[in-house]
Amino acid sequence: MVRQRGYAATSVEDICADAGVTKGAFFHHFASKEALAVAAADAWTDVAAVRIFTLPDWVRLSDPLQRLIAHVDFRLSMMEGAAADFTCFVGTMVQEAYATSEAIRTACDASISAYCARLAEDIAAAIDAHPPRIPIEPLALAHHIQAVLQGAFILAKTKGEPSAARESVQHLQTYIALLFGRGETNEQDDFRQPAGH
Amino acid sequence: MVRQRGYAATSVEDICADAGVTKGAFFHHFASKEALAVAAADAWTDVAAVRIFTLPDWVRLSDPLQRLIAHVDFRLSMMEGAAADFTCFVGTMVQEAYATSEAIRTACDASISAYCARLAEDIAAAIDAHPPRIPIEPLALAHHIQAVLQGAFILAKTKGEPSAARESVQHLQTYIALLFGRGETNEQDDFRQPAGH
DNA sequence: GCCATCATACCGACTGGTTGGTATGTATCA
DNA sequence: TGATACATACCAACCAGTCGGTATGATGGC
Repeated sequence: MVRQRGYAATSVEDICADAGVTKGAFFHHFASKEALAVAAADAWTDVAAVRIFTLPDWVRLSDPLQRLIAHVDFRLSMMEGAAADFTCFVGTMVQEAYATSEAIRTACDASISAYCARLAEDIAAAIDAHPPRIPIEPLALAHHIQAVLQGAFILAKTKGEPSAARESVQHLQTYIALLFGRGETNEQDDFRQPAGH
Repeated sequence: MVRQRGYAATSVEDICADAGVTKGAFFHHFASKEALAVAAADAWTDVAAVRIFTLPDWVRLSDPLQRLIAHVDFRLSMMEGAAADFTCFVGTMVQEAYATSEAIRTACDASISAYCARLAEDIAAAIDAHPPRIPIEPLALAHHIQAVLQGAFILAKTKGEPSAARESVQHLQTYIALLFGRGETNEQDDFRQPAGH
């Protein structure tokens, strides 16, 4: 429901009605709407970890670069149908709550940070196994992948349809291929380093 | 205010108080809160176009690839301080309203589409002037750039601080450099210029 | 086996406050 | 004189959260 209407627009009563639970029962188990949001973000972290890093077959590929590529392929393959069905609950919620609820922001940060940290492991291993043409910071690339996905979700919501979102992820695929020197055997490495002032 | 608290959490009365206007005056000029949202998205389109495509000095660079690179540098240079000050109003609002208000979704789509179309012009010219190592669809790359920016905004909100967002945009810079085969052609070695206003 | 005690789980009516929007009155100006 | 531009008071709906009360089940003394 949050992925469809947003956090503020989803009332506790809506949630209760959908869950087949009374408001009294709800407030018996959760101190506030905010507490549910935090619990839901935590639960999302666990569910997403299983769905993305445990269940798929490709997570058992031996080559970490193949796993990384399969990971992005997998995320792309999820982008079809209604946006509310494939977008990120945590990313949606944090946009509304980051400035008003530190508890929610922290829970969403934990969720995204856990995802990026896990992804950075494979990236680090991929760098070891297949030295890229330019130096890569694993966590920074994980952040970039996360950003492309979150941004693609916004595109899908905006367009009402996921083709632009998919185009964006396809460019991410191209980037990873270029980084790890697939397709072209180009020897010069005078690429400018990302400049961080 | 929407960039800070979100659309639903921003009341008409809040907006009126901030603008020094009474509620009566507001509803004299706008039929509804939704009508204001649409008008604000339209206004955002115009303001952003001027700020990004007219005012900066680098828009008058002759080489379209230099303009494209300066563009991304410029967007990166804006990512500092509080997230509410540099994030995208339209991208924030559409996430909450895309499923509940077709009028708002359409206005936000028009804003983002106008930005991408304009960016795609420079990309198309850059492709002509500096044939890339792999085929590029101008509008698709524009979508990708837009996605990275929107995703970076989410990262900044989540982390409470924009360094991860900047890392992501720096990867976008690297991608563009790789795409256009920097070093491969006989181009000048540094077409960056200090971004500012 | 039986009852008193108590904690947990839950219900649903209610409350104080907020919200988008309206109805009505008034000042200004062409 | 009439249209425009407001201001003020107000309303019905809604919302998060509370509160008094009930059902259930575990514990323990006798």
